Amino acid sequence: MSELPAKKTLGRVVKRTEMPDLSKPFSSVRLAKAITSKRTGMKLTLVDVSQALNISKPTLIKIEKGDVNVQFFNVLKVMEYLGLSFSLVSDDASHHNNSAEVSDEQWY
Amino acid sequence: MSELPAKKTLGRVVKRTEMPDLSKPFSSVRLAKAITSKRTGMKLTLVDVSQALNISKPTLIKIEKGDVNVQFFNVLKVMEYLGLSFSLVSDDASHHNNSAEVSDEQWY
DNA sequence: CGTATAAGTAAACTATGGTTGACCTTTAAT
DNA sequence: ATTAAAGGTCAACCATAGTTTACTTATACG
Repeated sequence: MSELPAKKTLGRVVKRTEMPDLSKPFSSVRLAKAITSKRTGMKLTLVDVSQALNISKPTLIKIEKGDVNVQFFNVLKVMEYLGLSFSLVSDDASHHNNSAEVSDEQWY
Repeated sequence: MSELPAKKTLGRVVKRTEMPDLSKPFSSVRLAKAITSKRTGMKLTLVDVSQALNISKPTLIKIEKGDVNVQFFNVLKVMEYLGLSFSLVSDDASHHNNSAEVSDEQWY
């Protein structure tokens, strides 16, 4: 047999990124970092994931940047695909005031 | 002190709904139920919340029905206002296959 | 019952998120 | 230094989520 022109042979080069501390309070940026970490850990490129889920690369990038102006549906699709999920937490001290919340980190 | 003419007097009539089991796996419907439960528990109407957050009533209703075709931003705004939040969970057994997941419940 | 308020739905319009395709930058391997 | 593939951005267009307004349906309570 002739030498396969090497389908592209070389293992992909997907730079691993570190998983954020999932025990810290939720923020869209932390979610974004977790998504990127999972994706790169699985050696998948942005195009791999966007094609698998039928979403565009720009949209995936928005999600991985923590942009919250995206469809909830798309966030959930990506999370499920990469093996990430939510758990619901209820702050039983319902203080819906205007002051700073318990954690003053930004989620938006 | 005189009796307050009762600004509209009657306590509002907001039917309480039950809080779902937050320990069960995430699904948009479970989130929706948690949101409705928190809102009614705080005796807030759909209009109260939609006005406070500058989102329309139809959109809030979509969220409280578990419709995932809404902006992630709007979901987060509602959750924060009502004292609900996410925590991130990573299924460390990254099996992104096509078969049924660990839980075959629908999140969409 | 009749009334008042909350919940939910529908239609037309507007705003904006998503897509496509091109393009540029960055990274890593040879 | 080249090259190849990944990451990232941009603009124009398209699809659809969101809004507004109005109407209908439910649920309390006098």
